[in-house]
Amino acid sequence: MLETAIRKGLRETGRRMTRTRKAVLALLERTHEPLSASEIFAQLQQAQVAIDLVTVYRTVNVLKELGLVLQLDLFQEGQSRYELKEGRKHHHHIRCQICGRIVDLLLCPLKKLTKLIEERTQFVVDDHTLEFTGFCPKCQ
Amino acid sequence: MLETAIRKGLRETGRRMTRTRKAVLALLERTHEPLSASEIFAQLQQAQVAIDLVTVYRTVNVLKELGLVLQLDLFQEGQSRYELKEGRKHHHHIRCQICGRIVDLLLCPLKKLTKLIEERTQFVVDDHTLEFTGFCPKCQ
DNA sequence: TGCTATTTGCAATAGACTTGCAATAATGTC
DNA sequence: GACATTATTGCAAGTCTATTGCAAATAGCA
Ligand SMILES: [Mn+2]
Ligand SMILES: [Mn+2]
Ligand SMILES: [Zn+2]
Ligand SMILES: [Zn+2]
Repeated sequence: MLETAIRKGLRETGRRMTRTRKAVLALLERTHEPLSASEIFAQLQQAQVAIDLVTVYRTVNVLKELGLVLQLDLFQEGQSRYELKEGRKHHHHIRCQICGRIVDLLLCPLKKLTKLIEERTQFVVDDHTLEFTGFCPKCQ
Repeated sequence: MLETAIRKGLRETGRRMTRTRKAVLALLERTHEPLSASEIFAQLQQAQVAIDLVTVYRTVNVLKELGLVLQLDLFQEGQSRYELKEGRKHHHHIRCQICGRIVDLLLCPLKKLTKLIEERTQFVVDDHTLEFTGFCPKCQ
């Protein structure tokens, strides 16, 4: 269970499990799209959870530091999104330019490309981002 | 020549060729890395070109609308970068996490992947971003 | 239950980018 | 080249996302 995993991470870094951290984690756990800070804030308000937007920002940053959440910056959205890492493997996304829906792409074509790039550029490749935009079935 | 191409685009949209637009274009033309607005501003100041940062923003937006410049948002940089499209073909980038150097990757592995994604998701794919980070030869 | 360090909410601040508006400058015409 | 028209510029102010300072609240533990 996730809450057990996070309790461990929090404990080990001298942090505490709080009402708001539980709420943010639970929301990310039941949501299947990456959420922005303001979306997390709005959703929790609707769920009658009292939380400040500042606390949302601080919470996702802590979860990121613990390696439980990853931050993604989709093309020209102007705000970061966050999704649970727990139990999901490396993947990418496509976002509908009309309605904003974001769908997971459970593939990554970059394992072999990395070697080619390292040869050509003499860089050591550390990470990559790959995001698509387009039109979802409903918005075509 | 680039200035001829842009004069045409400007004319056709009821716009004018100005001292500042010339300066921004010339800078982008002689620079081989994508530049942020504040970098364009700083470089032009050093080159004794009087220009306001607001004008830089407006200028890159106009050039983007004319299809002469493309905007890219590298991972967690917090600001957009702009590079000339003219004469360069579709490509991607790798940025050094230490010194910030950005190198063109003259490849794109996504022509065939697009079809696969469209089949799997029923989206129509329109565009994609792909950026790498790592460590350049000097910073390893 | 009480102690103490961490976390929270509120207000203020930072940084990228945009907008309103009067002054300035580019283009077409005489 | 001078003039009239209209786009563009610079400055100030505003927007939006995200961060920071600090006193009050609360989690973890004895
Ligand atoms: Mn995802
Ligand atoms: Mn490039
Ligand atoms: Zn990948
Ligand atoms: Zn590509």
